Amino acid sequence: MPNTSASRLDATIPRSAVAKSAILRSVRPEFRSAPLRSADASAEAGLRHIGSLIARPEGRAIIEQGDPATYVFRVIDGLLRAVLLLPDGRRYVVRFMWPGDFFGFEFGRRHIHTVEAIVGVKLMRYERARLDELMATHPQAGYQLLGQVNHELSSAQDHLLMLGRKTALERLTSFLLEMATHRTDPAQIMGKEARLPMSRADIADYLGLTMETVSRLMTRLRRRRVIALPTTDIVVLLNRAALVRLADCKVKALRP
Amino acid sequence: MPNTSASRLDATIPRSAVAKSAILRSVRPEFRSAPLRSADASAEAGLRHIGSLIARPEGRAIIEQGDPATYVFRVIDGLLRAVLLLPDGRRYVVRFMWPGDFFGFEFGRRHIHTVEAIVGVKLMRYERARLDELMATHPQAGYQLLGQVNHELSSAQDHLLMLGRKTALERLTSFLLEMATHRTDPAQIMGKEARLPMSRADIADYLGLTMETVSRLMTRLRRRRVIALPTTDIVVLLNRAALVRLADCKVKALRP
DNA sequence: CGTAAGGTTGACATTCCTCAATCCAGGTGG
DNA sequence: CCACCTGGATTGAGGAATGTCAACCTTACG
Repeated sequence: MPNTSASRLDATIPRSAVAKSAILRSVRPEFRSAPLRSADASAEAGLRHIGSLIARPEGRAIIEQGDPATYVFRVIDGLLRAVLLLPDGRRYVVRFMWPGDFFGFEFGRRHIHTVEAIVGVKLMRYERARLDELMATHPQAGYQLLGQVNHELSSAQDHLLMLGRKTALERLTSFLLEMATHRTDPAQIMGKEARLPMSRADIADYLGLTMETVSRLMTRLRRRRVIALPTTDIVVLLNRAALVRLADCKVKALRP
Repeated sequence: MPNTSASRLDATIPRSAVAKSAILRSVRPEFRSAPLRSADASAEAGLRHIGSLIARPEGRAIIEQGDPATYVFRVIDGLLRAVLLLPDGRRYVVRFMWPGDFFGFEFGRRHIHTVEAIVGVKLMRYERARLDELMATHPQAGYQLLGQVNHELSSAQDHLLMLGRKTALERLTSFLLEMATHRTDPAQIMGKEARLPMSRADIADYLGLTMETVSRLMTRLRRRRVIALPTTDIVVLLNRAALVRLADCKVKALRP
């Protein structure tokens, strides 16, 4: 789903910093804000100086809820999840972080999510204090960040609509189409298949469903030849039109 | 819906620009970012010059989805809702805007929500272009705005957790406690009662429920003497402790 | 009074969740 | 190489929470 309006040069990291749901965009394409251009050259250079590259293995927590917000991170490689927990253990996955995404920027002094590596990751880590300095010296950088946060906000609001008003099937199909926008195998034509490196539980917690419901719906889609599942973590979109139709709110389709 | 109880506020806008849910805060109090200070004096003065005061009657749309994002607004008096619509008519209320709240700031060129006045409102309207100028000349202003947007983001993410993982009763009790943090009658001790100037349908669309469910739960809470409902739009919190307990995820309490 | 609009209540349907059994792929040790 | 184990994923049966549809009530207002 190419952003015709926005395929502007996106400097170092190929993936848009803020991954947008193709589906949510398709609901009202003309209303989406343009993806961020990366910060201007000098700010970008500045960033490079104040950051350091770190690697973390699968399963490791990068940030814990309540940690002092000392660092801001940018994903170079891998995949992470941001998690909120309720006292009784219910879990909600706020977002997944893909290469190019920033995370850990908190206006307050403490992190509000736990962030865990879903696979082994490489990250750039920036000191928050230095970032503030950078913003003071390069006002552009602050503006870029504002755009980033604003985009994340509208993304979260789309997700609110989804959780508040969409059925399980609509949520899952939206999710699959969103995942298909991420680069998978470079040899593959993007959008033809989706990689799901996260567990079914992660998907469920992201969509406000249970693992079992996700699993059942996957099976249903498979039986109807809308998708194929060569492995549990690869989804081939056999019938994209059907997926789009289902995601775009035709509620009653595709009965068991 | 009677306009009579609509908050009558003084010009200085005492309410925090970003109203936070007491409950959501109570889930993890130490993680919340501090409420925003209002912009520094010069930026504030700058704001005053580039804005104009407007009034709109109950029911009027201030912004329509897809409108060019020419203006940014700040609520002086009254109450509004930001709405997202699905093609088939399902509706979701993203947020309510109370006195002091900003809205309509879009990083993109078009508004992504429809915003409607729930009661008659007074607004300050700022030209987006002028606001950008202001941010250039007063970098502080940009920083303030960043904080504002960031706060809205974490608010939206809390709401995601709620829609994704909380029961209907938990959502409603959270909502009531949130509403009780808003100034109502100045003579009243704040927090003892909540005004609900919005309709049951608005509440339902905000909480991802149906009108009927909201209504039934209200009745249940009333029967259990947790709240009283002298009128449909005034909720007296008879037993705040119980409300907090219910909101904080004791799922099985208070059966019909 | 009478009407209209929002709110409440009830009966019933449906979706999704819960709990539990089973499957399957990948790793491990014999 | 194969049996075994393990953890995630799938499937099934049954139930609870919430939605749907429709009737009824309440209030505001002409």
